[in-house]
Amino acid sequence: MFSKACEYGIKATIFIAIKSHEGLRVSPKEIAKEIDSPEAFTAKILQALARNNIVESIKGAHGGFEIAKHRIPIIKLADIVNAIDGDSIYKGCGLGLKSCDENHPCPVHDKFKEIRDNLKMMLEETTLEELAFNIKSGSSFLKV
Amino acid sequence: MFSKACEYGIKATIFIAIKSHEGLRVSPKEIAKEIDSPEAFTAKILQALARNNIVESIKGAHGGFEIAKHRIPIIKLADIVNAIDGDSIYKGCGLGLKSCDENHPCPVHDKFKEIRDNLKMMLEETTLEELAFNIKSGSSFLKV
DNA sequence: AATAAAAAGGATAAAACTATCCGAAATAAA
DNA sequence: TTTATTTCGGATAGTTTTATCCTTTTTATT
Repeated sequence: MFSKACEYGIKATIFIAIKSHEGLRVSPKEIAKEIDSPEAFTAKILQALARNNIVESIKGAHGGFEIAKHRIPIIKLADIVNAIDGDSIYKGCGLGLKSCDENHPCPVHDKFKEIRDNLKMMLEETTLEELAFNIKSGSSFLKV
Repeated sequence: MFSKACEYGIKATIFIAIKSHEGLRVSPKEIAKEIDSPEAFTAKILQALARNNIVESIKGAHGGFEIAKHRIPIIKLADIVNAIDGDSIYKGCGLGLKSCDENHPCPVHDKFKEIRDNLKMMLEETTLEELAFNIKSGSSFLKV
């Protein structure tokens, strides 16, 4: 459903949110260890997240990644997915047709429309806060 | 959402169904032209569809691909997707965790469950006949 | 039996995605 | 100002997906 990069990106962002909530910055190394991902690749993804203003990167000694507390409830799952995989997952035709729409639908257009719309809604409604809170409360997990 | 191979596979199967309904066999060349896909790659996908008993391949002169008429209403979109992409699209964790389930959910598990279940239902309920009929009736399209 | 048509399948190439490495730039602290 | 730390960004590999080419096998027709 999502690219590997996007999966890592989501997990990384959740972890950064949890740590930021505790007032801590984290390094790519810590993140990769926590979410069980390749470190250098994760660092690249963090760059993309920073460029897209999902996370903040602080260079130099005592630097790292963080998310301003007040932004945690504002950031949506859709923002993360969009930053890494773009919007093709809930735009774009199920059969890859360039010009598929209501007026010129592909054979699966109507069938997919509902699913895509639901997916879009879910991604746009789910906040980073929810995701991070479920981890903190122990009702969900980032690893294994 | 689906791989390119799977998109081609769905389109190809629909086209073969339409032609088979008219009592005609089609070649990879015709199929690729109709669905606007690379010919040789499409031929590989047709092999996979044939191995999975989605379509029938007839070798030799006057050979080609066809689907027995009585099977057109029986074949489900899920069968085609499964033959090419497997079932990872509606199994497997949204974040790629090996051991994600009800008892050990990832942060997006519940959010994704509904979407995946809907997708699964849709794929399992949609028949090849429906898809092909919408094309024939001019209410949907395979190209552009 | 010979020929031609057509799919099968192996080998290979191109592109995209995933992953790694290393020097450059930025920054805090000594 | 020097040093240590840490992200940034370019270069490069490895892997998977997408795509092409060519030979072999199968089968109908002559």
